[in-house]
Amino acid sequence: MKLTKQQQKIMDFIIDRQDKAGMPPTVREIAEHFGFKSPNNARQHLELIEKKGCIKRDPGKARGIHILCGASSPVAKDGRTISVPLVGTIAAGTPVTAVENIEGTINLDRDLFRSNGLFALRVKGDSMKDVGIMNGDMAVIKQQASVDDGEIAAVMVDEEATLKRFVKKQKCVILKAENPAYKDLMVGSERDVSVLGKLVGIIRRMAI
Amino acid sequence: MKLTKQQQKIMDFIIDRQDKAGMPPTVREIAEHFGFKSPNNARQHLELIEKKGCIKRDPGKARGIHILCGASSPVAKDGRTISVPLVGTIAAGTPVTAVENIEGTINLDRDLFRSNGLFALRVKGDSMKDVGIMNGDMAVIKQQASVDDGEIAAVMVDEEATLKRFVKKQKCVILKAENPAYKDLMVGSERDVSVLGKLVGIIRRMAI
DNA sequence: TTGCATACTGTTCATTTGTACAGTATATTT
DNA sequence: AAATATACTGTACAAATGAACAGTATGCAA
Repeated sequence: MKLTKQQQKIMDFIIDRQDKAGMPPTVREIAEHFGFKSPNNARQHLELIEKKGCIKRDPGKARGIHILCGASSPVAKDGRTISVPLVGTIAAGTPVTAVENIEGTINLDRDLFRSNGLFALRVKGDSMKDVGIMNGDMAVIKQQASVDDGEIAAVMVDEEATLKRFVKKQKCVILKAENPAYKDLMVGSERDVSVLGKLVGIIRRMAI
Repeated sequence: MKLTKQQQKIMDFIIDRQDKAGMPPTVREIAEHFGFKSPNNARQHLELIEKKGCIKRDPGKARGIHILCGASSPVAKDGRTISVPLVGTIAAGTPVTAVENIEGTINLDRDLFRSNGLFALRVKGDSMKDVGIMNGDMAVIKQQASVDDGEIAAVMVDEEATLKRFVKKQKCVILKAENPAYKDLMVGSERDVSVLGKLVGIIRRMAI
């Protein structure tokens, strides 16, 4: 059964406290947070939430709340992370996330990267150096067919996927590198560019 | 100061319970687990462990134990990720991962970041711009008291945690910024620098 | 020896905390 | 209108819990 609005608020609070403080709140801490005059109110809510299967209470124990599911809060039901494919090079004429293109899988924090249709692209070269994107980085990309003016996009250029800033001019599109050593690329029309998606994040692991 | 054998056993138990039950044990639960006849024994151990900076107690509160260090990075239940604390600013005189410093928790891919004793530090300013570290990035740091020559370290400067390249000279240490707009910082001796750890990765989420 | 830190036992107390009992109010459903 | 679920207040109690005070014992360093 679905939680009521109030129950959901309380559930969110419990999850938040579990995440940030490392332990669930007490009945009275819940009551205090929501301004309840009686701890009993919070307790009864917990009873109902437990009946609906979202928590398990440990009778008599302090902070005896175990979170069973995250319901519709920012934390997803099936865990705290999402898996996205890591794409190395993209073979011509294949979909981005085609099996032959996938180098591996990486797990991302669900609170950080909430979108659907994400994938990671291994960055080659330093053409975007000035915006802090380095060779070897993993760029997190949200799949979409077009991007807005000024956004950084993953695009197919010369049968290879690269990151470029997407600048829309009156009659053409400029694929701008963020590094003075690289020339901008002029493209006739927006339709002539194969946009893979929009840059939403960067993951980098240093060589150790 | 290092923990004694018994203190380490108790510390391990606390970490284990935090991992498995999602909450720290009570004083009496510790005493029971180790067969102590008096809860006071466990309590005194906690006092000593706190003095050594490995936990922070919340006076008077049930299960008021916060794990600060010595913790193996908790592996999430799904086994694919590890949770590390995200530190914003570091209050003077407090351990890095003290409760009051923690801004939240982020989950990292375990295959990418395998180390123990990791934490994430919110980057302020663009002093490391030239190596692709931008304002607002989350720097993944491995806790260690010293770093090798040329490595990028998180160090305490002016009561604030910052990233700098650690260059060892014959008679001094240079904290080098990777941005021509910033001056290098000369420090008398290696012992005069408070090193928090070594940079092992960068996580960035774009503003959407 | 004399301290000192560690590692315990035993008892007691005040606070924290979960829980129970007794109500009120407001919707929604039957 | 009656029944039901939700959302609260108010009081009270017993168990859980952290903390204090008073001890004992052991190993180790000054």
